[in-house]
Amino acid sequence: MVKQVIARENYRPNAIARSLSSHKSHSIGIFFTDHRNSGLRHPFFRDIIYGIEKTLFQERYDLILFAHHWGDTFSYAEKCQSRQVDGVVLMGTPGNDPHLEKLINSELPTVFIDLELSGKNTGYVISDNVEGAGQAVSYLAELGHEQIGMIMGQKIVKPAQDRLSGFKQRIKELHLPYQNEWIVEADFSENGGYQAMNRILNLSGPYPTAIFCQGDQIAIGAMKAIEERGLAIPGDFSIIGFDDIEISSYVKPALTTIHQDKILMGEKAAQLLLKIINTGEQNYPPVVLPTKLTIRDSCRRLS
Amino acid sequence: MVKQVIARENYRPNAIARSLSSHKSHSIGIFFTDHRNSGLRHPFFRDIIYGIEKTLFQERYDLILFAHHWGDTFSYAEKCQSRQVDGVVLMGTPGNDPHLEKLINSELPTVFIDLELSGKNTGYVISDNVEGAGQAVSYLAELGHEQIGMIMGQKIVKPAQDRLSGFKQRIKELHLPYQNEWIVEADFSENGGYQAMNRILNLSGPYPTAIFCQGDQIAIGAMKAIEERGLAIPGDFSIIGFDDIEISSYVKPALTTIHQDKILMGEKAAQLLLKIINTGEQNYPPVVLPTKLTIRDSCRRLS
DNA sequence: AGCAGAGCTTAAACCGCTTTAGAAAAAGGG
DNA sequence: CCCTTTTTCTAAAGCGGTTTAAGCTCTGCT
Repeated sequence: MVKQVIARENYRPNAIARSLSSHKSHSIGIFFTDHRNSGLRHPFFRDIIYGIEKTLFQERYDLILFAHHWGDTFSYAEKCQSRQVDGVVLMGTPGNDPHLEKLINSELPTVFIDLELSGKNTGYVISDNVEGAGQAVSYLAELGHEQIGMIMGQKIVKPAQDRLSGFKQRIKELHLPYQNEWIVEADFSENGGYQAMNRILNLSGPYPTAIFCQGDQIAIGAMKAIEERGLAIPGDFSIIGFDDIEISSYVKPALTTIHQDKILMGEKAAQLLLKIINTGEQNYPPVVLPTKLTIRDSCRRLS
Repeated sequence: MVKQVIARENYRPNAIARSLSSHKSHSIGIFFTDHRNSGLRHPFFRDIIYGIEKTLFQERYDLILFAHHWGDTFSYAEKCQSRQVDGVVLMGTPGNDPHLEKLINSELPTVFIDLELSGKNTGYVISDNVEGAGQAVSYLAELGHEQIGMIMGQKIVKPAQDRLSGFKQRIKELHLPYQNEWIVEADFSENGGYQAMNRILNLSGPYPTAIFCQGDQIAIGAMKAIEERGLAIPGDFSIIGFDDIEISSYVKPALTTIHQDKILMGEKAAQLLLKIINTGEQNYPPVVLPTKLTIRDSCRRLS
């Protein structure tokens, strides 16, 4: 009877008050530590967040983007507790972040992306970067390339490590020559790729005929460096990237790359988080997603 | 004395409890009604949101992305009241959205983007679309073009209307011929531009030599249609876009376009919102940002 | 008919902080 | 030195819900 009156008066419960007493907010937090540079514009993270957004919005969860700064004394966990989010997904954070420990030790449902961390109520999703790098090498080998170079991302992050080991491994399996100076490190950006490629171009010895770039942004920067020298792609260099970000298909020549299903990663992350929230289990197997070779125009067959 | 103990124990106030009693949350809400399609990936909105993010994070505000669905009975205002956000910015919403009224009638500090709405504690930021369209026409005219066509976005949205009137106005000022069938409507997407351009190409009469596209996505779609017919840009058609989204500079030929400073729009929106929140004034003049002609390779001089 | 147990309402306690009120202490004035 | 005014500190009263506890009515059973 009381309830009926309430229903008529089209009453809207106050989410804040509800959170305070129930300790649930029906909202989930997102940390991604790239605000300073590109924030939501980051070509990789923005797709992932879209996947998260899509999935979580279907379940009527609101998303909280936390204003996280580097020097902050508040840890991730504290921020989350403060706003009482039901769960959190974290990406773009280096594994050595000191704040991470509190998070994995807390009960708070947490999903990491591209970060192999485990703890209570914690899971992670990542692409099969080892196999992905292998696909790149194999494809290049099929095209007849034997001298394959690589521009890495920062070695600190897990995907860069995995792509490196996948690369080495496949090179060995195929009995291709492995040349140390053909492997250079950069950061995951156009400028990083540009500079790294120039370092390769300044090498005295023979050039590799193909270059595997650990990220599409790197690849695009590298292409720019190559073109600036008056060299052609794929005429003089075959370039293969990783990620398959939006611009890769617009660039000329269109970039051949190892596709990561970023939106799916976001969806999987959200689903995993929901599962952690709803079931009280302890162990959540990592979800690792397959990559897919996407052939466009930046690699050529050696005759 | 009590305070000192509190400080030592590194105590973290609970934001939820604080919000409940103080009616402030130090968070601001964002609505943008494009989830179904591209969400955070939208090439225009993502830059705006980045600007908002950057500015608001500096002030330690957290951002809440609201899970808004079309059929929702909850209005924007109700969602905001429920989470007790201190303010809200809204974009990508058609002006005829019935939920809008409650928002502008509420006391809630609100900033609209690309939407000329006014009410209590309300402001908006928009680019000077009229002048922007004029810049496009003038540039084309300088290059010797007299037959200028236009692919519009949806007429419902304010920017499309403004760009249309700016276009017409400048055409008239320059005494250029105005041909009705050279103006076609599309939606603001690549596919929209592709289809619209095909409609133009199917015209029997003489073609325009240049086409002003009301959005870069439209322009890119149009370019695709043109190339599919075996025609060249800018050889057969000069194309000029609007927005200057990320891919426009990667596409070949690189797209000449009217640049909108999207990040600045976000920053201005955030600043305006902060101002509304902090000062209790009533009237906030709209902030309208200048556009800038950005010349790249998709327009040629007629000889 | 008497009473234990199940089912429903209704009332009170609580979540953790802000804010208001009220009491106590300090200060000022006659 | 006592009384009033100002300042300071402490205690209580919300904020708007959820949850626990208590109070009642209604069967069912001996």
